[in-house]
Amino acid sequence: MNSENKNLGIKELAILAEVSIGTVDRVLHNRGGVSSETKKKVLKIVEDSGYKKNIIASRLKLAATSVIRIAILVPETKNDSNYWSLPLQGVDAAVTELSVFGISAEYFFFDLLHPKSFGERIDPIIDGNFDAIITVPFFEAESNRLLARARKQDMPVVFLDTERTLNSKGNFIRQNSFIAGMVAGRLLHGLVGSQGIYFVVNIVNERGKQINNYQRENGFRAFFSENYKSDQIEIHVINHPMEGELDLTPEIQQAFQIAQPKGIFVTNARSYMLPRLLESNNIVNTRIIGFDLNQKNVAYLKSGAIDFLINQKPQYQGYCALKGLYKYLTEEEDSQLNMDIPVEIVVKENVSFFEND
Amino acid sequence: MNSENKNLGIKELAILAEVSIGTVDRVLHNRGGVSSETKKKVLKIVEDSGYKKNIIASRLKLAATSVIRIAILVPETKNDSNYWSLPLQGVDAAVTELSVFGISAEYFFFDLLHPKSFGERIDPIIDGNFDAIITVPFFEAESNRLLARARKQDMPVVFLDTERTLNSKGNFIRQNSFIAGMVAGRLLHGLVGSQGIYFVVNIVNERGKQINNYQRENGFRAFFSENYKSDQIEIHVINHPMEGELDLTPEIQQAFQIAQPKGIFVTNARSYMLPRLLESNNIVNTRIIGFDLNQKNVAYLKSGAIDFLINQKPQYQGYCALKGLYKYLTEEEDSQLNMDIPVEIVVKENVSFFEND
DNA sequence: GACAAAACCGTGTACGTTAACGAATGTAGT
DNA sequence: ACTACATTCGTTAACGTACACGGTTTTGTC
Repeated sequence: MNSENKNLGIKELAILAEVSIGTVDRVLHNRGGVSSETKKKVLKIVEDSGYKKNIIASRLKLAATSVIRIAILVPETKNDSNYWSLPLQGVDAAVTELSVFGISAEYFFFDLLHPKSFGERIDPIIDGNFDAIITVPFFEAESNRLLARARKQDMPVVFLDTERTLNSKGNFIRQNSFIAGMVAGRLLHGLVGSQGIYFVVNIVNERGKQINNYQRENGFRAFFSENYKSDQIEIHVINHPMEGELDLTPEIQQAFQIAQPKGIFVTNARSYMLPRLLESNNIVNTRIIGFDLNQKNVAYLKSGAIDFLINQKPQYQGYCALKGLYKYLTEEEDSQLNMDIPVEIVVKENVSFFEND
Repeated sequence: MNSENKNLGIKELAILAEVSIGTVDRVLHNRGGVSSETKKKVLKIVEDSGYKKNIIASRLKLAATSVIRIAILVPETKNDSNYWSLPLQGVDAAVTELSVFGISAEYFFFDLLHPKSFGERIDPIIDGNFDAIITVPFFEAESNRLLARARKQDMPVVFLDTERTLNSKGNFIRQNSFIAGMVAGRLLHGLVGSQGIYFVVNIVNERGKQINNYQRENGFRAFFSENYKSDQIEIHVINHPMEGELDLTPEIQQAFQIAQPKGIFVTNARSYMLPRLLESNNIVNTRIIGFDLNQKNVAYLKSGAIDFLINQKPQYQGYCALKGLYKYLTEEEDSQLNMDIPVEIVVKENVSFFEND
């Protein structure tokens, strides 16, 4: 509590400790070459004075010689409207913002359908001597391998989009899918009521359901069992392949044909497939909630065919990951390496605010 | 398009233009003392090279000698849970984040009920030679006076919370209240339906309705006339004093007593007054939507007595205002002095994400 | 054409941090 | 006592920008 208000620098510290600037610097950076006696003396002054390094000056000096390099490993995208181009946009925005501070990103891609393609990127990244890695934990074994290798080199890893328990602690910046499911439950129940029938629709590729699909469904069910258990709400699950025809069981066919209001929860970004599908099967009186603000979803939201969308803010995830890593690497501050992205509720009237973030 | 990728500095510019660093600097800052010929030559190099000043180095140099000072003029708050302490929290956060860049804030307060108290702060602020002002445009005449005085001194002014047409152009960081009203309309109609009856409740102080109350009500009505005009939806307006008893006209009494679902839209932060009021009048089957995440509102949201809250993100407004001003004052970049704060929809399940922003 | 004043422009220093370099002292081995 | 080497620490030069200072050239005046 001596003089914490005045922002003093290394020079002042040096004077107080009666040593040179170089010695203070060696202590602050643990560069060695300082007797334990002087080290202790300097550390005491550092503590007492509440010294905080001036990152401006620090980055000015460092950016010139050593740029922070971050490896980004994400699913490859065929076109720019693909979901996976969005976190990249956020990363790019952060890189632009911070480039003067000396930071850069390099991109690596893998194939969502082939874990091996992810595994093959691990070596180049680790050998590339990057300062940190941003990726996505889709494949358990491969994610564990990446994490283990990165730990050995002291490279922090930030995982986006999905949380997954791994062998050692990773950092996650993603939306809580269970809560997102609960929110979907509340919104849909508000529209459909306890008399309605509910459908959870998983539109998945050949690798089947992902963690997010499961957790969103669990959250959705949890909402009903916590709030409307006694109402005996009927919930059907439909697993629909991404390509090809919908194979409706007779039971589900029947459920769809009743007159009561029907609530449909699509557990990923493909809710835009529903309106046409419902129409061609003459299914009416339906409400739909889905994820993500892709063009088709937004178009249906605006036309009224989709009622709610939940935004995962993929750009923001990429942006936060890069900024968080920067903060960690320059200030040892890890509080921004783990984030719960808000479950953002989007309707026709407020969609314009979110379309570009 | 020559070499826009390489971030080159004044020294390189000087070499290219075959002048000294000092001359380039004089050109860049319009400090005079340069012949129009060399000025032109330097400017050409500056343009071609896509030079961008290194703010890091710039602020390092400047922060030592001249700190940017910003005046904040907001309603006085009796306690910390008051709404008006929230933008201040955001300003504080931004000041902490940027203090190393050389920025500081000084606070001035006025009384929400007395325009004169606002007017009396104008002189001290203008005479204080601040670099910019952040305030709130509650009083038209006084806001115009402040803006006119500030313009003369080239002080930018950012207004928070409310948009208002003034004699000259000001900067606004606030939520679009009309759209917020439309969103409220959609959410409430989803719960209540076209068979229901709607109430717009303005809980106001002795100065009566504010701009935001009007615009939210207009937006609410617009939602229904755009989407459900033919349904002939019934909308009652209740103007309730902040203190004292609710004076329900017989007509409204009657509307409240019918069995149909009733939707209540509270146009400001005091929706927490409704649940008790409804209960003591034996009014049932109601849905409520209001604004702001104050403690009481959040408690009712969690208990289920309030269905939706709309977040204006007051902290974020303050944060953005300060950061936007910083960017403007250091980089002449005014794109962040005007912002449409997203209309954020909050329910019980996702309220935890927003409670502290 | 001499001289002062004005116009123009290069040099140098500082901001706080970083790290290379080398000076000074100590220790060990012959 | 000499060299060889390790330990500890001070000095100094950057990073890119900002600006004061003072030096050089041009212009104006009689």
